[in-house]
Amino acid sequence: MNTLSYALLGALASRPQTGWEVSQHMKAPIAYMWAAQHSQIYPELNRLAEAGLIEATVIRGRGPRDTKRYALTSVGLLALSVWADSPPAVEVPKSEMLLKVRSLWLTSPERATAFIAAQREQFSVRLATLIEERQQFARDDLMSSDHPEFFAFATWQYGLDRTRAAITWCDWLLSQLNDHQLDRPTSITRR
Amino acid sequence: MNTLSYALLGALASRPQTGWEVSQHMKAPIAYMWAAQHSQIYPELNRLAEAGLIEATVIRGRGPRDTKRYALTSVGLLALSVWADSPPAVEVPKSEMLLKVRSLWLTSPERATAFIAAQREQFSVRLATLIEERQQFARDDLMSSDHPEFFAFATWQYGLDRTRAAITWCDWLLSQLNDHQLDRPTSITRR
DNA sequence: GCTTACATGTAATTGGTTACATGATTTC
DNA sequence: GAAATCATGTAACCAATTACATGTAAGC
Repeated sequence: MNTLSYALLGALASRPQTGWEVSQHMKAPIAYMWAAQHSQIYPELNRLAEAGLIEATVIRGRGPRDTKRYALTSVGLLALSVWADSPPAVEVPKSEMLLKVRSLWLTSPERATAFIAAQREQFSVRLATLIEERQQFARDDLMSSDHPEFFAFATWQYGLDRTRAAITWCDWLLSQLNDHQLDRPTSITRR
Repeated sequence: MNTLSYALLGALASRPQTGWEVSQHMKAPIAYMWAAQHSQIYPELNRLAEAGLIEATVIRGRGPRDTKRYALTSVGLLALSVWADSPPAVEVPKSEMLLKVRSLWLTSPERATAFIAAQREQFSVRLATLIEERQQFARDDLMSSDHPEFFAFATWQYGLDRTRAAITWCDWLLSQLNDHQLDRPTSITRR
């Protein structure tokens, strides 16, 4: 059982879905927690079904093949809930952006500024999409901690917070770069 | 040329290092931008040396084998600077923690609270380590945007901001869970 | 004398991406 | 009639982790 397996179980726990539906969600860049391609998802779903954690009901699909709608079995639900509150492995972040930022001193201040400005733009587009997605969640007063929506909302909130923090960081860095470009030697502002 | 290659070039750009030194930094969980194991690093360094992007000077090491100290060549420096300010690929975040949070409704509110509290503790330990690392950077007034330290400091700041945002999120979620546990139905606080 | 740190490498396996393949139905 | 969407699958390749292997020097 790898992490992808649990990502799939977690997706099917909210409602039964076809492999196609799951793969559409998992390639979307927003509201993400885990990403995967369909070429990874379909074989994995077959393995989970073989292991008895999920069950497929074949429905007549619009595609060339029959469509399989998967649902969690009781075994799968148990496996998911046991996994869910065990402590997660320490995350090993890999950020190509930060890697590039570290080497930005090799280019001109103008190009560095353009780089960060472009990143800021990307983050703000994502912020807008996230704010739109807010409507997916039920009215506040209907949510409580034993409701699936509650924790889905919490993960959405996490994404929002991080995106806002990223934008603030971009603005800070842009102002620092601007100060230096103007040839006014100033000390770095602590926040 | 994969991303790891540029991570290695970026590390060697600040100062020449042995494979061992680079691998020590890249397995550390703090101040990270990219992580890798030594088993991935050593072969990659050999490939970069063969391609002429870095150069090794063999020094007598303390280990059973000779130690190789790698430094960027002018070709390697150019390759790094060209790569550095080209737009990075959109990040595909994978968070086992968020994946687990989404399925926390399957457990009791008490266990969910314990889970988040443990995460908060992890983040605050990381915050403490980050704050200690602040001293690695030169005095503020010595840094400007053409100095390697300046952008290294910026990546450190990014890590700090994200960690603080994570702690704030944990506190918010804990307070939400607490409200619901006390059986006082309240609406979710927007922030 | 035992453990830890230094120091580099290979092999086997798992995880993940990109490309190939197929074909019906719906929309323009 | 052309293009996009639905829908599932395999194959080849690249990236990353875990385990195997070796051996010296320093500190306890």
